[in-house]
Amino acid sequence: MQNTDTAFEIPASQRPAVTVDIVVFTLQERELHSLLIKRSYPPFQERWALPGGFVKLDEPLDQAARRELEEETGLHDVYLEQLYTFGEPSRDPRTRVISVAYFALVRADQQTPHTSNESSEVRWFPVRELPQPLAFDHDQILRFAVDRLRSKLEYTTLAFQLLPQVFTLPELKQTYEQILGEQLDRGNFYRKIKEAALLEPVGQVRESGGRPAALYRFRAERREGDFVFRWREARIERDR
Amino acid sequence: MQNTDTAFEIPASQRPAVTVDIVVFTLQERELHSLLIKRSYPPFQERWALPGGFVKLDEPLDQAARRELEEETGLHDVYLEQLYTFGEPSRDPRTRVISVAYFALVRADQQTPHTSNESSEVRWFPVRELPQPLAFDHDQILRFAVDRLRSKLEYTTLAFQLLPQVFTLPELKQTYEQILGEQLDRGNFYRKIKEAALLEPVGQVRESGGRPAALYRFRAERREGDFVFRWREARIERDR
DNA sequence: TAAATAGTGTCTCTAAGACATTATGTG
DNA sequence: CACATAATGTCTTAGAGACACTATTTA
Repeated sequence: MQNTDTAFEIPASQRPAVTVDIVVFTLQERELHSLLIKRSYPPFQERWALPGGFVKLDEPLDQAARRELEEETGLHDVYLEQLYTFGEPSRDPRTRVISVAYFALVRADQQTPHTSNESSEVRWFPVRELPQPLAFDHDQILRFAVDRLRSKLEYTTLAFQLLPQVFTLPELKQTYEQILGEQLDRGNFYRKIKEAALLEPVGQVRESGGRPAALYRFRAERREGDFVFRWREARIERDR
Repeated sequence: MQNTDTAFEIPASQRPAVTVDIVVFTLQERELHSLLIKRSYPPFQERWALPGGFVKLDEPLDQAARRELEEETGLHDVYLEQLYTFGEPSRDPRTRVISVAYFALVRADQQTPHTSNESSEVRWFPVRELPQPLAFDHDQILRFAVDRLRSKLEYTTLAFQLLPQVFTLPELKQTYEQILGEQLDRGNFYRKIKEAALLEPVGQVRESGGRPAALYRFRAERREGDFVFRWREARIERDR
């Protein structure tokens, strides 16, 4: 319940500010990368931070995330999902700021991010070698996002959002391995993928030094987020 | 990134309000119940709603949830977990309100909720027979919470939070069945529970019309949230 | 001893994991 | 042919599910 009208007499100056922050993932040179922005202004001037910004008064949260992402980096049409809301009173030294964090997935082959006037630099960083510390509590948010991505990879088709339209099975396997940070058995992986009947052969082949790999694309009707493909047993998510 | 200082020139009156809403679950007469409050004031006067209220300026979100829950219903020391943040601009007719939703679990044998001056009535409703529609978008939030509870039940020990300290295997099984809304096989369920070594016998027995059931308690060191007990295969969560 | 509920045992089948084998390209 | 990488096949084993059987109480 929210709330008696008396609660609305709280002066607006007493209201916390609300932002969205977006953790954007992509694959680059077969490694998981995340997009960061170098802050041009204090606080945390010259520190790397997640793209994000203030939610407008009559704007849905996910729309705010998309808008901020496009304004600050030029990226658009990404896969977007709400992650968690961070609200420690001290997370922003200026005033109380509550941040609704999102994570996004993009195919790196498709778009190149650009800088804006709020950021002197925009760059993809390998998740394994992030500049640290980031501004605000963005280290924590990023860790949270990586955990979530890893976890959802095991029972959804999220990985598809990181690959180009057409790809090979070895590439798919490598995507999983990169994100999970562990080696997978080729035979078992292929078997599982084929049993799920997610793929459609694209009658072509791409060379790679040895025997060429067959090309596939994901079946259109299965690209939606609600289809669940459980690719293996283990499933442990650490919340918080 | 949040943000250039210019963003802080946004007048405070342009800031959305931030609330927390809490979906509280309990078991009563072996059925899953949720706690609702009858609103005393407009909007949605006389409608049932989730407990909740405004976040104070220097108060962590989960603390706000605990405070509001105690103020409005008297419940305290509950298991609490953040659920999702709802921010559709139209969800509150008065002004923009962004609500961070939580779900809470309580043992019904322990505490009885009471009314406050903001609510004319506080009541447990069986989740299967909720009064509808609820105030605001609380129907949606509640459905979301039920889905999440169901989903997490299958790979965590959340069910423990709903049971008294000491309980029987049939009671535990019934808890799972109630929440999942499906019948489970006794033999397989017991086997799985025992293999997980979560339980400690309490050398006693409780009659129930037939053969008495043995009493157990959960092992102390495993009550923390981070221990994962995967009690069965299926694991499908619909996000959103 | 019948009814009711609690608790254990067993069989089958699926699927995950480990690993061997075959296939198809290049120099 | 040697080498590299792609793709398939096979064996074992753990565990989920179905279901039968045994145990212990009350009426």
